Amino acid sequence: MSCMSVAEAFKAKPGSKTTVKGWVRTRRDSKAGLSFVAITDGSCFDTFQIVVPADLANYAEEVQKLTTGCSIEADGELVESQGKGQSIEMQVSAVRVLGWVDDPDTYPVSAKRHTFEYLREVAHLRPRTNSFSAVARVRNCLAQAIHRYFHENGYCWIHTPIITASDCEGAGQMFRVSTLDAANTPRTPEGAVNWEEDFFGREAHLTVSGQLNVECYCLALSKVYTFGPTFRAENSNTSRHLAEFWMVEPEIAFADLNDDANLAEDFLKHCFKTLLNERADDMAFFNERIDKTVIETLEHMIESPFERVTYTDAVKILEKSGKKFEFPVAWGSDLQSEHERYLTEEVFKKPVILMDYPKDIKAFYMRMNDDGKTVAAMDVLVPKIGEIIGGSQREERLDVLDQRIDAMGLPKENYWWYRDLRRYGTVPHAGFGLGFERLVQFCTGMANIRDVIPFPRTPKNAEF
RNA sequence: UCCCCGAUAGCUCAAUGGUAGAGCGAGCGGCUGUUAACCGCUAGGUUGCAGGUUCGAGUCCUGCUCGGGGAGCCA
Repeated sequence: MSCMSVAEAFKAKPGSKTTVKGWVRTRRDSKAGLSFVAITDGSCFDTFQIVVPADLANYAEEVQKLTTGCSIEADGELVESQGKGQSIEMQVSAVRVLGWVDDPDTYPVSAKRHTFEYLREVAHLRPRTNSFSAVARVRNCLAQAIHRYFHENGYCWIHTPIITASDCEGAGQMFRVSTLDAANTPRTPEGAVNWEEDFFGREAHLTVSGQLNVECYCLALSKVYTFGPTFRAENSNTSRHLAEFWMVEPEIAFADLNDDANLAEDFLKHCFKTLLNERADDMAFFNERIDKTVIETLEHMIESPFERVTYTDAVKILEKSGKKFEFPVAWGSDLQSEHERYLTEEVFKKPVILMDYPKDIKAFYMRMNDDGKTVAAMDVLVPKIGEIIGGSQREERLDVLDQRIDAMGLPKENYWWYRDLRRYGTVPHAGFGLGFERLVQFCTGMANIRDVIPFPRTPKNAEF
């Protein structure tokens, strides 16, 4: 006998004989001589109703003892439903129980409402809930959409390293990678830890960005991107930060900041369109139960051109707004969350691309503008999340790059291979970084970033 | 890391310093082509951990752990 996923069964013709497999969500017995069992296998949002007749040999002993979470497989015929609530269901001829639930009273994800905070403590079982299976499918859909977008537009996916031997970007705290015995580290004559005896013969860390590496491939393959895990050891405790997260970083050669902004806008719109098109069931759930405006918001994003404003103009807008902010606005200091949200949520009511930031608040590799005061950086701001993308045109002129490295007191020798890119056939190029979880957050309306990644890594939490 | 809030039944929450309760979930029974079904009954607790104040602490105080909201940092 054939076998179907729940998603396939919903689309199949009545009369098909098949087998479905999944986990019990609910069971309702009827004295009419049957039980209704709703099962899910994660292939789509909806549960599938199977109708089990009481004359099955294992009805009293097994079927009537099924509780939420039990795994079963059922043979039968797909029929049009006699009840309301579903168009198709299965008339069952045999049920086999694959796995029981030890103690239904303490089953952690019983068929009732649970808080997200609680479900985080049972991260191994939360994918069995409506919300987390929906998040998993949306996350997958967006990841596939991202790869498809770049693939169809001629980009090459570059696998940049997870372990890096030098803190090239200087972006935040890094996790150390070491095989030394922590209780008995080798020492130099001066008493410092002797990293030369470590695995790589030098200090090594988990990557905070694949950007510098991907630039090497950009200046050979022209259109490239990375999409992989990234690590920050910052002690950040917010609903928008993870110690381990996934980042998308495209890099384009022969391109300036405007090309970069165009790419960011087109890319985001493609992701939103794909999601609404391919996961309508899950998005209907998020729109109904998590955030009543998500679908409307995404549709609005797809239709409207993103607003482009220079940092300098944004500061003027904020100063003239008359709005009282907790932190004052001043040219030269970075915009606060409240400023960014005011711009995107109240002034423009759509995504805003802020461009040309003061050089002193941005990284060394960002291209110096002709005014000598600003660099060709951009941030894409969206309502609720704030900054979802950060990018820049990279400094392709070696002399200017060296000046910036010196001015910021960075060790030039560490950047020897990065500087080589400017010595041998340099070209204007640009790129950006997108926090993948923030994209999932924005698209689902989920309030906490810990609920859009299967096993969140945050300070004091790596249980699963 | 800073500020604020919280931790009581499997889960969500009640309980003037004075015998710890409800809803949901679970078990049993009833009813029903049912839909987060419905109705009845039953079980379920060293009140996060360690101290302290008090005749008496879930409640007040101190420390710790963990969780939440906000901020910083950022993606």
